[in-house]
Order: sequence, then structure tokens, then C-alpha cells
Amino acid sequence: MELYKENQLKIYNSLSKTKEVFTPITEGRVGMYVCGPTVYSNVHLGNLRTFMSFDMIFRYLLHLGYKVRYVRNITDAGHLESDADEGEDKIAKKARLEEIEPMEVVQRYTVNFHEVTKKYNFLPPSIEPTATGHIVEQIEMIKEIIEKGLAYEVNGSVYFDVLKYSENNHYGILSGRNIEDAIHNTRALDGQSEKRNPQDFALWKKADERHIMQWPSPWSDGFPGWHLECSVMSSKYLGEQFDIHGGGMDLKFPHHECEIAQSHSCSGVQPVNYWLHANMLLLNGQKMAKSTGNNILPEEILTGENKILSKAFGVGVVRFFIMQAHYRSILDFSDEALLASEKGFHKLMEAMEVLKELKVAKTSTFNVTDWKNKCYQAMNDDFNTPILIANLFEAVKFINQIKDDKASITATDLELLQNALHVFVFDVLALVNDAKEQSSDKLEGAVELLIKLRKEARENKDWALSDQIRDELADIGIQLKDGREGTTFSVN
RNA sequence: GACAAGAUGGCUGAAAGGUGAAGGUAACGGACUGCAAAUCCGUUUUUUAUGAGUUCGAAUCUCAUUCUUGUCUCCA
Repeated sequence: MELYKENQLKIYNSLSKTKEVFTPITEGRVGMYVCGPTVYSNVHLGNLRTFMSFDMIFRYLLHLGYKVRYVRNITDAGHLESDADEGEDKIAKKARLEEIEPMEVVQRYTVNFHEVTKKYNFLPPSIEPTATGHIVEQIEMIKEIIEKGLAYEVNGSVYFDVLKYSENNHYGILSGRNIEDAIHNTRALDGQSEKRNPQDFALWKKADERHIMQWPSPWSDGFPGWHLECSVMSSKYLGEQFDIHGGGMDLKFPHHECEIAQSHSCSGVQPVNYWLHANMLLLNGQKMAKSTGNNILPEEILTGENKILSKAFGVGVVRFFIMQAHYRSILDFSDEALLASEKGFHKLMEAMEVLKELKVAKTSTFNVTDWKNKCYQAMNDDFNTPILIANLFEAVKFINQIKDDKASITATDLELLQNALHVFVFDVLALVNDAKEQSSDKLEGAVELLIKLRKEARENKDWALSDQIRDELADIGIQLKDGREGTTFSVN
């Protein structure tokens, strides 16, 4: 029997602002759309946190036995710069500055994005569509919205008529914004804009001659508005109504609000059942953003090449650090916090190694079944990974106690424990034991030899030599650990 | 100015009315050890930004104040 049948998953829905029992439209199947990166620069750690949160959610849904179609787009066109109506396409602007082709920029940063997600042990999405690959569909959707009377053309550009839409629909349903108030406050000032109303947003923008990225359309040679691509691609691959739509908190308004308006205009139904928003990662108390320069790149953490870091950190440490906070909470990034996570992460990984060689007994002094249920309860409660991790450390303590003969476990329980830990640590949280990967048979042989030499030195009470071996190994990141059964080592 | 989220111990971060406020990290003491580290045991904030209120009972609900973050708008 599939696990989802015995686990009642609850998800916090941004639309209703409450935790709701998750019931997919089609039993056993989940359609999930997540707003992907805009590929005009390298993804920073803040971007990565959002995608990592949804990677974890994707993984847990898969673990529960759902067949998931996970669509995460690549925005490679149409992202209007800032909030300025006369803004140019972000991709095109970067291209002009660097004097290269727009698609070259797109290619470079798409490759970078894929490299980073691979390094950080992300599962690839089922479909990764691009905006430029769906210009035809976007034009079709604009036509449809115009036909419904909810968009209008001015000088070759097409705008969504928010006022008209809100006559019969609730614009602001997701973000909690009140459109009447907004219009009231801004009615006095009109002028240079060609829009009927300041709240209207572009579906199609006419491009000027210097604008490199442009496509023909019935209205002008131009490019699509940013919000349109997600409406088009989600409905194309997941249908007019689908289960989960995710993205960063900062996309709630206007992006997701506009998306709902566009999709709803065409289909007449609410496009998404569960809206999920991952919270921001803060650096120096500020949102990380490429536009302000307040950011750190995922690659820089792995090499330590950033002024706020005291050293390099592994992929597993970063994932662990991020998973220690709930995805809906703001998370503060700092060197100190990462150092603390590293210690905890190594402790967990050590226990995973110890787990492989535990001796079994006739009785268990720990209720493994109860413990496992607690882990599932944590995940079923809106993917509460911090609680899950707290539970994992309960198991770590137990494992170490067994090693010290202060606790015992039966063969059946041991298997249960091993399987459950493997699922949560490696399948769901997708932690990577970096240290273990750095180690090799040859290294192991060499260190074992040094351990043997040190043992002889200690037997001869040659403390100087034994400490030299220990300390110099420690300097290069190999830690010796003297236990009752002899000396073992770990690579940090 | 509007809307939204939040303010928890040295750091990080859970817990959404019910006895001792999770977990990681840090610090201190003990066991172990030649000494450390690792591991195990114990201790550390009488307390949840501040001030009121509701309640038999609040970190959790209400109000006010201060501050932080995000988004929008306006101005430039």
C-alpha cells in the first residue's frame, strides 16, 4: 500500500492562510509548478533556498508514493525590469551591457543553474520549460483574454484590465490587497503611462528597434509580460486546475496575483488548489538579491571564497543548515550559524556510520516504531523539517548509547531504524556525506598505518610522537578518535 | 502611506492555550582518557521585544507601543 494512504499530509495554503489536509485532484498523482530562476545572472543562496525547499517537498511527495509531475520553468525572456512600465527586458539589458547575444546570457546562466542544483543534490524536475519556447502559446492566451474583454491594446502593447476583471472577480485574493483602495490612492495622478489604470499590467510589450529580444505578434514586434509565462506553462503541462503552485514569498505580489487573474480569465476556475510560499533567506539582516549586491553564491560556500565566510563548507552542511529552519520562516545566514550546523551535521553523519555496525541484542531499550511515527508526523505537518531533525538526533543519541553498551536494540528494530534513517536523511532531506566522499581506500590505508604507529608509540609512552601524529592529522582535517575498541578516524 | 509576516536563551531555531519552552551549537562540571578530541551523564537563560487585557491556565488569543523583514504605492 502506498504510504500516502496512511499518512495525512497537511499543507499551509497561502490562499486560505491555514493548514489544510492535502487532497490531490487525481488520487495518487500530484501536479506541482514552481517558479524557477530568471537566468540573467548566477543563482544566489537565497534563490537556492526556495528551490531546495521545493526539492525537499518534491522528494517527500515521491517518498509517500505519489506520482508527481514537477514543472519548474526557466525565465529566459519577458521579465520586465523593476516596476517601471517602460522597462526593458532584463535579459536584453544584460546582453547589451556585456555585448553578447541574449541567448548567450541565457545559456550561460542556465548552465550555471543546472550545475549548482546538481552539486547541491537536487532532483531534476519532470519538465523544465522555458518562456522563449512558449511564445506562441503566450500569444494565444493574450488573444483569449482580449476576447473575454479583460485586456486592451495600446500602441502595440497589451495590458490586462484589472478594474474590469475585479468587477466579477477578486483581484487580491492571494495577497490580501484591496484593489479599490489602491485605485483610490492613485487616481489623482495620471499622465505618462499608456495604461488605463496604474494597476494594469502588461501582457505584451512593444519593443523598440534597439530591443534585441523580440517576436512578431498581432499587435507588434515585442515580448511577453513576465507574469504570462507561468500561466501558460502551468496550464499547458498541468491543466487548468492543478494541485500545488510554489515560489518565493516575494513573488506573491504581483506575480502570483497576476497569474491567478490571467489563468482565471481564460478558464473561469481557480487555477491552483494549494499555494506554497517559501520564505526569504537573510544576509546581514537583508533579503538577498542580485539587484542590490547583497548576496552570496552557492559555489562560494563550497570554496570559502567570500568575505563573510571563515572557511569552506560542504553541500551536506548547507542543506542541513537550510533544513534546520522551517521553509515558511525567515532564515538568517551567517558564518557562525553555518559553523554550528557543521558540527551537528558531522555528528549526524558519524551516527549514520556507527549505525552500520551496531551489535544486536534480545531487547530494545528504545521504541523505534514510535520514533519513526514521530518523524512522519513532523513531515506530515507542513513539512516540518526542524522537528524531523530534532527527532533524528534522538536516534543519534540512542545509536551512540548502543555503541557504548548503555542501550540495546533487537535485529528487527535495527533494520527498521536503518531503513527509516536512510529514508529521512538521504532520500527526503537529501543530505550528502561530503567527508565520506573525500575519503578513499588509499587514504584509509595510509591513516590506518599512522594509527598503528601511534598505537605503538602510546604503548611505549612516547606521547610526543603519538600527539604529533594526532595533531598533524587534525591539521589536515583528519580527526582520530580513541574508543574502547581502538582508534577510528573521520575526515572533516 | 497600505498590505503581509515576524520579534523566543551567547548563536541558530522549533513549539500556535495546559504540568519542567524541542533540537543543533556554545559554556561549565562529571565519567572515560597519558593529555586532548569524540562519546555518555548532568548543569546553564525562573523565561518567550515592552506594557496592558481575556482565561482556572498564554510564547501561543486581543489591544497598544517599539523594532525587523518582505511586497506595493507615492515622492525623488
